[in-house]
Amino acid sequence: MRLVIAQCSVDYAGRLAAHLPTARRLLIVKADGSVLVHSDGGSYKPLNWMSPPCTLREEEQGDGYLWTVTNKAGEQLVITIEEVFHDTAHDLGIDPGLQKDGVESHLQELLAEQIETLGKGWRLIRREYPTPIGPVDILCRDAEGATVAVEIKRRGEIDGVEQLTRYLDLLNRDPLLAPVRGVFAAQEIKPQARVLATDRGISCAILDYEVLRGMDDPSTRLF
Amino acid sequence: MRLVIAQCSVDYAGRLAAHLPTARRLLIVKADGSVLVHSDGGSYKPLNWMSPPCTLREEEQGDGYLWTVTNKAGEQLVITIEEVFHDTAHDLGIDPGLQKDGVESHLQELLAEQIETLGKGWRLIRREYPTPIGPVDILCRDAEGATVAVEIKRRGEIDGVEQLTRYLDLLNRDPLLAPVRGVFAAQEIKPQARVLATDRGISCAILDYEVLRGMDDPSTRLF
DNA sequence: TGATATATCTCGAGT
DNA sequence: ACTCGAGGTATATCA
Repeated sequence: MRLVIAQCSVDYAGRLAAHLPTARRLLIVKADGSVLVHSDGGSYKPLNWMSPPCTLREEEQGDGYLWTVTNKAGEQLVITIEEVFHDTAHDLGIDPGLQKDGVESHLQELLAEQIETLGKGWRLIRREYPTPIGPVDILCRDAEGATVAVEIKRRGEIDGVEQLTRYLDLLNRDPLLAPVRGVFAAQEIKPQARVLATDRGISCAILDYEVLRGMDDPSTRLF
Repeated sequence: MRLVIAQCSVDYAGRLAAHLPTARRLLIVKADGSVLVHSDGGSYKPLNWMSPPCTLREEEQGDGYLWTVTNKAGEQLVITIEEVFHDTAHDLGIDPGLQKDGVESHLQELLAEQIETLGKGWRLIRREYPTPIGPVDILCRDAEGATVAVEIKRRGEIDGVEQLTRYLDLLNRDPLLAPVRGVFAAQEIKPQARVLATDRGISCAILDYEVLRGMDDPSTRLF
């Protein structure tokens, strides 16, 4: 990894065109040839960048340098460097990578394993039940044998209710499944989403991730 | 901006939990206190980070250091540093910011100017036709004089079909306009969106930005 | 490889 | 402050 602090201007031409007027910035060149241009603020997103795979061509231009980064699609990032204040290279090796815990897929796995969280005597039909407009998170049967479609979100907003409504419309056309009712399950459900769900006869369930995980086998936990 | 190359492990606890085993990495501390953890590969997204506003507390721990970055919501990024290989600070000043060109609103302007792209004899009523639930991108009449509502997206996904459906429901209550049919126009339409649109009697149109722009470019006109 | 859903999405505009 | 929509979205998963 190479770190350069330089006075530079940047132009990107690819899926769109973008220009950065001259200023002092951090340029990162990673081992795979990718380049990031960072300012001293904003968030984690660089001002401009080129994703790998790509190649960096470096040439002198006047008192400074011209960097041209090109990828396979022909997109170009052109960095005009007027002055270099810092330039170091470091060998980092390969990163072991990130372990995450608490995302939506975990909620879905845990709830599928413990479907009776939603009601006593409920049984799982399957996770990711396929339909032409996308998979239903969980399809199951309640104690009376009626079909239930469950939509799971980390944060329950209005989009999720719309999504579940579409699935219900579709599933209810299948005589083998109909009538199908819906459950909207999330760690947190926004008031607007709850109102819309209730209005459409969809019930809401709040999921407690800690409780679901606590009931799960500790040996399968990430940490 | 401070650049540190260090052997470190990282833990994030906030909206989710994440852990990075020990490895040699780049740590960036920006002027606003935000911290980025980058490896020597991947893409522009850091392995882990804390967005501003946040505060960094630095303390010695054994032979190394313990960094604790905390934001207002109580989320924490904890970096355990075993060994520091590089540590420099640089004054960058304020960045003038990015200028973008060639984005999506052009698509609407171009299609409105060339509404016959959708069908011979079609005439524009107006762009951004106002309704109580937001403006319809384009309202026009086909060769037979029937009203058509057009929703334009760069990437046609299911949300866009939902949006157009809401407009159609509303517009069809207006006796001066009804019956109104819908056209879903995008540079690219996802299969699921196409299925839903077709199911609702909405037709789909693929827009070619280059062709639309080419037709509009005075230099390429015949007269 | 292509399609799809998620994201600690980020970022900006408008209300 | 909040919502809504777009993004050079990126990223992972699954067919």
